[in-house]
Amino acid sequence: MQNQALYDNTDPRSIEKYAKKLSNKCLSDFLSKKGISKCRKIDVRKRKGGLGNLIEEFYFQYKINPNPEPDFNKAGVELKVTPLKKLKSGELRPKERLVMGIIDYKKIANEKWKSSSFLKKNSLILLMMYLYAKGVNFLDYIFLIITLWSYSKNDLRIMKEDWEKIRDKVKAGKAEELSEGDTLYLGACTKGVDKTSTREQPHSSIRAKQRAFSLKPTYLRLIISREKGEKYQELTDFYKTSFKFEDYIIQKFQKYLGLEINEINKRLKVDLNPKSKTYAVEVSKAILGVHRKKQIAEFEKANIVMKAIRLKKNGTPKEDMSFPAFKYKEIIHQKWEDSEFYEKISQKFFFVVFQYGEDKKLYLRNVMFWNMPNKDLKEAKRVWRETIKRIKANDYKNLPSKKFSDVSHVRPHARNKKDVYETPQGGFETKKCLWLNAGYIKKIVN
DNA sequence: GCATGATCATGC
DNA sequence: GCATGATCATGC
Repeated sequence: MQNQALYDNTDPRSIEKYAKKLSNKCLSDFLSKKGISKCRKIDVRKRKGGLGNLIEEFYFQYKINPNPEPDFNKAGVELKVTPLKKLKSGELRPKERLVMGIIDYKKIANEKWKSSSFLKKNSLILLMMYLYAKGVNFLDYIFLIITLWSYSKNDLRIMKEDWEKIRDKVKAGKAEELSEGDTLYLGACTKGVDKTSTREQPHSSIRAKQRAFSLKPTYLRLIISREKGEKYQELTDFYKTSFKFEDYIIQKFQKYLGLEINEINKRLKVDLNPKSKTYAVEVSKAILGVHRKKQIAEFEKANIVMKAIRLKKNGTPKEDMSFPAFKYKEIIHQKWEDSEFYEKISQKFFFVVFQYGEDKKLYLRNVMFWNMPNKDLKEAKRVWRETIKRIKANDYKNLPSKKFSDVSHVRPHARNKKDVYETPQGGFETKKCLWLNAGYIKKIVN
């Protein structure tokens, strides 16, 4: 079926070698004039995964099959064509999550991880990442990263946990409750022609949203920057235990609950500087055995953000929670789902909660993982919308305050008053951002 | 004690 | 030099 003259379809390395001939090139470099005009007529907007299909058909020259087997069956290699974007800094980032195939609810309910159809299809991936650019024809996208990818043993441990969590929900007849926030590396993202696509599930009469396995952009990001590994530190001790990931983390903090922060520092013998502005975060990392300057690899891949919260005696956080400043000229054109604020607040949080005691010293109170519930995301969206409305109305004195919402508000976030961004009206305003209200955080952590 | 305005510290 | 996370200051 596959073209033997081009590559050996039983050998992953041979397939990869042939694929790499597309490095820094685009598909139209390899097509005949006739082929190009044929492809140009295809409307990719109507054909999701269009470029991937064309790569299969015209570059690897085999017929597409939606089989449960990998694309290059004899070599066990699955082809994935996925976009990158370039940041203003020049850094490359995944543009979107990597979708790995529809979850068959009826099938997965009776599967085991080791023999799962997911593993069978996706153990070895030929990742072909191209640079997306607006207005560029998809035949002219340049491929920048082409690599064979298989998961590390440690990653598979966490993916197994994710996969089982998804399966168990389906088994319990609750496929309609699946959510991407449930899991760490392997997500169950909605998938279909529109958001209303549903399918049957085995142990319930309720039709559930159609979903597919996916890898988060943050996970893919680490594939891209493999060479920068020294920035990250894996929680190596976790893999020697049989804990679930979140349970392991929570359990690590257990024996320090109620202790004063300097006492924790002393017991850990890490000698952290109590005057540092990031002292609480550093101590929290030290509890997990992570160096203060390193990032927790698993948190990065799973897109979990650790926040150290200091509560006052009465249980209210000392501070509201800030997010990156928005640009007045950009926010007014953004969609909620693409906005930076949405991206940040829809992450999974790991709260390490400290509280001041009567003696004014700081004590470790509690830790918790948390995802913002949908109804609060909706409320945050309301604030975000109102912000845009008032920017458009040139009404910078009345951006949404705490009176407007219990969840979120707008406030300055700048180096000083002169630190400004241009407005759509051509003026300048002090940089501002959306904040989560301390009162809202209080409700969550208590 | 809170809301709002203003600014600091750190890392890249 | 700037973005980002974190914190301080003021007035009611």
